[in-house]
Amino acid sequence: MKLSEQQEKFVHTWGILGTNWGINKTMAQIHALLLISEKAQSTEEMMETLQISRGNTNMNVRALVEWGLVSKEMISGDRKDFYGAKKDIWVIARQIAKQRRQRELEPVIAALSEIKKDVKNDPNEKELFNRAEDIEDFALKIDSIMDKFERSDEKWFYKLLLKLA
Amino acid sequence: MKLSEQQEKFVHTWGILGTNWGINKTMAQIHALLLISEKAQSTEEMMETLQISRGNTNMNVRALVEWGLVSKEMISGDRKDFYGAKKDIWVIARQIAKQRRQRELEPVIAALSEIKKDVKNDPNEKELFNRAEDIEDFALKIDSIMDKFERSDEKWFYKLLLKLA
DNA sequence: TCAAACTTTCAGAAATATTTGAAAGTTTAG
DNA sequence: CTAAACTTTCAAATATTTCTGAAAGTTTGA
Repeated sequence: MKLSEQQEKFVHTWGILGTNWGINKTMAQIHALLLISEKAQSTEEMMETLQISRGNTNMNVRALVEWGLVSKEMISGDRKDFYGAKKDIWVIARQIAKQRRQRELEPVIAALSEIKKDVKNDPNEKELFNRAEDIEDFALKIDSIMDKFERSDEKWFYKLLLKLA
Repeated sequence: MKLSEQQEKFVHTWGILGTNWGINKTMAQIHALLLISEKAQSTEEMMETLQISRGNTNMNVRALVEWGLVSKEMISGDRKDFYGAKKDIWVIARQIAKQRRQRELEPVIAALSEIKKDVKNDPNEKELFNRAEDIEDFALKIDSIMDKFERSDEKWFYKLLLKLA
């Protein structure tokens, strides 16, 4: 797929922003490409469009599938695998929230809980205990909010916005 | 400052978690160290405790100060600069939210707004326009929530949690 | 069963990000 | 003013992450 100037810009911008977010550039760009493609794309097409290697394409498409942001689609009469992005922003946001909660938040909670247990009764570790407890409490609250968000729908979110107003 | 085994673990864990979050290891470790230190620390002390170079220490302390997570403190009778972390988790969370909004969310909104403008009337760019619009709308909602959070206090957050329940 | 079509893997190469440490810059006490 | 004490800078070194591409693996249709 030959990209128009604006499409190129979208894909390129997404790559840079992804980098700021700690997501690798290729993964972000493939996602961007699939988001603005009407049809599912084959590895071959993505390699061509983004000028990246087969291995890189494969790895990052797989990561996107693991994150639940992209699905493999079968096109009858073709042996290739095609990939399409989920386009509903609420679905995308919930998937990302779910993955980040699992990968970034829950390990924090687990680590803090263990540290707290170890220093609970040590009077020399008061500061450590307090800090661990504060952060754990906060992390648990965020965890619970994300849990709600993951199970929610768009309406829930709108209601929330109104309540906040 | 010689760290106890548990303190070491906290600092080390924070470094790893920071890395997952796209924050550099040293910055996360210095922050962790200051969080569990009763007293403000000098560059010298931090270098010694964390076994890192002077330049690295200076750069990352400066970054933490920029993020509003650490403050320079003067200790009378000493010419050195001392640094202490803000310890209130709500203050920390609000600072981080503020910085991330500014650095990660607002550039997204700006980029999408510009792309939308460029393709508004181009019938070949329907998919791009729709995607940009959806993402921008969502990003603006998150932006507004973060704005509220930044201005809020702990009670506001508790009320929010209750409303969500 | 076979071979063409396609996907996956992974060691090494390339690109990025982080760290060091010495030199330059700044501040302060005397 | 000057020199010691301290901080900052930044080019080069190191470490980490990402990417390539060829080889190995898998699937499918005839």
